[in-house]
Amino acid sequence: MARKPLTNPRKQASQARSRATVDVLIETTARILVREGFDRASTNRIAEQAGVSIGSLYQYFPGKDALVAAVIDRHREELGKVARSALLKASTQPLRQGIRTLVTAAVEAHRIDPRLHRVLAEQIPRTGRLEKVETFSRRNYALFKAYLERHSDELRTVDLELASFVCVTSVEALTHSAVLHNPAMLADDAALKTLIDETTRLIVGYLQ
Amino acid sequence: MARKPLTNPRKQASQARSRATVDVLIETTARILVREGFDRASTNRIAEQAGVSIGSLYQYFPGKDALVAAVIDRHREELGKVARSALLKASTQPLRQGIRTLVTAAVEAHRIDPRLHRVLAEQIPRTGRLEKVETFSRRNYALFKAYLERHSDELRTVDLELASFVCVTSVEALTHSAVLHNPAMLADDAALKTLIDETTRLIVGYLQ
DNA sequence: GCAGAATATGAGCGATCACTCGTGTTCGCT
DNA sequence: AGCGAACACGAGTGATCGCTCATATTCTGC
Repeated sequence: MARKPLTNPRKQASQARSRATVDVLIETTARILVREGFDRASTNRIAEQAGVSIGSLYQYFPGKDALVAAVIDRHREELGKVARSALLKASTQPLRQGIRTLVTAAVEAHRIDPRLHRVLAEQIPRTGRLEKVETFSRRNYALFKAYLERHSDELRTVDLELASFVCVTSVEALTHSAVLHNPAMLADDAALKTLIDETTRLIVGYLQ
Repeated sequence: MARKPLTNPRKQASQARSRATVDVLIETTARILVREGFDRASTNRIAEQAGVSIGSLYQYFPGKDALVAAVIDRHREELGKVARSALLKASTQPLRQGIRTLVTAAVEAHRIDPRLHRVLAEQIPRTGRLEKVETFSRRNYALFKAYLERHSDELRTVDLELASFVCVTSVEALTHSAVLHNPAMLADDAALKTLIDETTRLIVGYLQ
């Protein structure tokens, strides 16, 4: 009847009531991802556990992928805050100390919601509309490269583009792996300090 | 009727005919994973494309996971060969040269079947019986640690366990990311050499 | 208080999934 | 040649999936 898309591109929430519906759907999706895994996170189950009808779910999200993407975006927003504040702090510090600040922030960021982070990293198929995970890393390269440019007088002569790739990839892998697969490395403050010390040494040694 | 498990734990292939069936199933699974992705790799589709009945598939594999696990194992076997031969070569070389050998091998290993490697890394949910992916990395830590022990006179005083974690995780992440997300880094011999140079510098600088 | 827009509902459809089992075919062995 | 074991077959079952749409309820502006 109406020529407006009946169910397809989905409408945007405008009233307070519908915004609450959207929120509870995203939150429930995150909870199910953590508690039951990606496979069991069907739209029917999400709607049921959210206390929202399946019809309402499809009023705001075109499908499961969109729900998961919303969860990812929300999680990234958190990580982004930590990253931005660390970069701000590091920019006024000498290189060695700045790198340590950034490494510490990387560990912190991975500890925000480790169980969700793990699911996003290990169970979400990076395919279709979910493959933009990579663009997030690109932005990190760019931000770190800008940091290096501002401290280029403290570095050996390097290709900053390449150096950013090496540093960001290594730190991300080390913190990610430590948090998710080697919990012993964060068991106490001493272990945590050792991890940060070693990672900082790796990066500073490479850059200078 | 028979008290032997009728269809459950599945039998092992003994005749040449059935071994061929198993082989074509694994091969087809790998092909579908690469060409259509993990989601579309259903047991029905695998059997159909392999030219094997769905019943035969279930005679040898308890389910989709087992098929995928077999593909992973086969791929790992290939990687393992490269790793072993590189470690053998490196063990008789001085540290800087040995590390370079190992880094080169890491890049080589990632280039064996990059499309399959990508699918295994990005689309396979590491859950259930598929989570043993990590034990593979553990073995790499151990092998590299043994290498470091044999060259400990060339190193600064370090915790070899921790150093192995740092080195293996970094090199793996750098080569993985370069091969899968930054193809420009392997476009020509010069770029490839640069990547290997930088990675080697990172590791050697850290160890000495 | 009322009209129309926004929001919410859920039974149910068609597709696909993993997997079974009764039956037919081929093999190894004597 | 003949027998039992190994192997292969595929229609069919029940569960679950993503998703639709006709209908009901609630909100907003006047």
